[in-house]
Amino acid sequence: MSTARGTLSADLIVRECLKMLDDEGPAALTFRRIGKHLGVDPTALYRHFRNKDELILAIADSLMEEALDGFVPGEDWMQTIRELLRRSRSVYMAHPHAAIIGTIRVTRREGEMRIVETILDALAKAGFEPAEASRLYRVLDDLNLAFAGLDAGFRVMSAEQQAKDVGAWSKEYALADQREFPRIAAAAPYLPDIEEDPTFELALELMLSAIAHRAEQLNRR
Amino acid sequence: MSTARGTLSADLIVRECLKMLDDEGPAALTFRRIGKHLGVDPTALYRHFRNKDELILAIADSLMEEALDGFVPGEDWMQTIRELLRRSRSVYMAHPHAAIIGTIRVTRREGEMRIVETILDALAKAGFEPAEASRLYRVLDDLNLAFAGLDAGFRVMSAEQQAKDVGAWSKEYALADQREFPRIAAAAPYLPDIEEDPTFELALELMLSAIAHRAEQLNRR
DNA sequence: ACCTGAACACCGTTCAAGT
DNA sequence: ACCTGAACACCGTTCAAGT
Repeated sequence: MSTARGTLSADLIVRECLKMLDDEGPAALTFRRIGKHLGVDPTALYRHFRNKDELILAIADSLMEEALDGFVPGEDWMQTIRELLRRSRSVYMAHPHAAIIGTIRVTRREGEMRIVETILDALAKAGFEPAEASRLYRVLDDLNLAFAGLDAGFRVMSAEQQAKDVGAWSKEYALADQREFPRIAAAAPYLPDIEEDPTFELALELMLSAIAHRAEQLNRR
Repeated sequence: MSTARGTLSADLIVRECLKMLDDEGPAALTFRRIGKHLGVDPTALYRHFRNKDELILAIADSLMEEALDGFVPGEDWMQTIRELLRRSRSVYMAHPHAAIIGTIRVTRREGEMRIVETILDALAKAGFEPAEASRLYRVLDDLNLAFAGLDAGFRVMSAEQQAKDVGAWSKEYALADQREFPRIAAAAPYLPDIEEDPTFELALELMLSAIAHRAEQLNRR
């Protein structure tokens, strides 16, 4: 990748950073390496981002934009929330290194704002007042970001772990002292390394059913 | 803090690192600064931790040990889970910088193992088989770590934000374009900066009620 | 207006040497 | 056995200078 004068832009930088993160992991994300990748002096990046944190926030928000791309909320509020969270999740899982870096951050940029708006709208349609909707939004958004961050971490770690020693992960649980950790020993076969998706789906459905239950009680009054 | 020959230990290092994180934030956690704080050459730390990652994992696990300290699970499985998650949460919130650094990590050390065991045991008492219990454990553990990481992030960020500009946070939501983000505008007064606790409690109760509902169905069969 | 290059004040980690 | 000190290969960021 080489860049002629005037071709550098915030969008281009973010896009290439995402590629670098995917290919080389978080260690690749230094101004010097990004500069080399773009065929540009490292300090040229400062024209587009005040500092590295700003760059990371921009990368994080670009993931949210990607999750929203082409999404049209439907009539069914549960389905809207479910699909939005699934979309976010799959973008994060596709860019686990970026997810780890950006997930915990509140970007307060366009992408995040649009997601907040969409969830709040779905909750309003479920019959919740703004105050209650705000609290439920926080629950859902935290659940979403949270699982993304954790599962991305598991994904990255298990990838590295697997490269070194296949199965080491579950082995460690299996080898847990039977007397000290009897429940872990019994559950060892079911505590697998990479089965994050069913856990997320279960958490999502549990949460949605609890919220739907609350909405019913509310609308009955 | 100065250290004579032979007084350095993994425990002591972890304890002092936690203090440094609390007082000075994550930027303080460099071998050079830790060494200075302990009155010891930075490279002396390598005798106790293979690298910085090992040190971070040890700090993360020490938080879990602290959360478990003195905890005795009772008969009521819901109450056991509730209290364990609240304990973890309050330790994380007391050390938000450490929580941010360590939360996403699976330490696979003593503290973590004991927490896994306790939750699995509570779920077994609720009547779940090991396979189902494992999945529910993952949901609960993720929920716990997840909220801790996020809320610690909010806490740290809002502290810094407040130092700069009190109220900037909620203002930004309030200033959101009414036409583009009508739901956010309506919810602005209810999207406050530091009210993480009610959100966590709500998430916890929603999840526990959904799990209890599942247990009832199961035990009825 | 946009990019460069040198410079500053840092990092983690290794390894031979000291006590 | 435990700690030190120099060295290596990096960092983010600033700022004056170039085109």
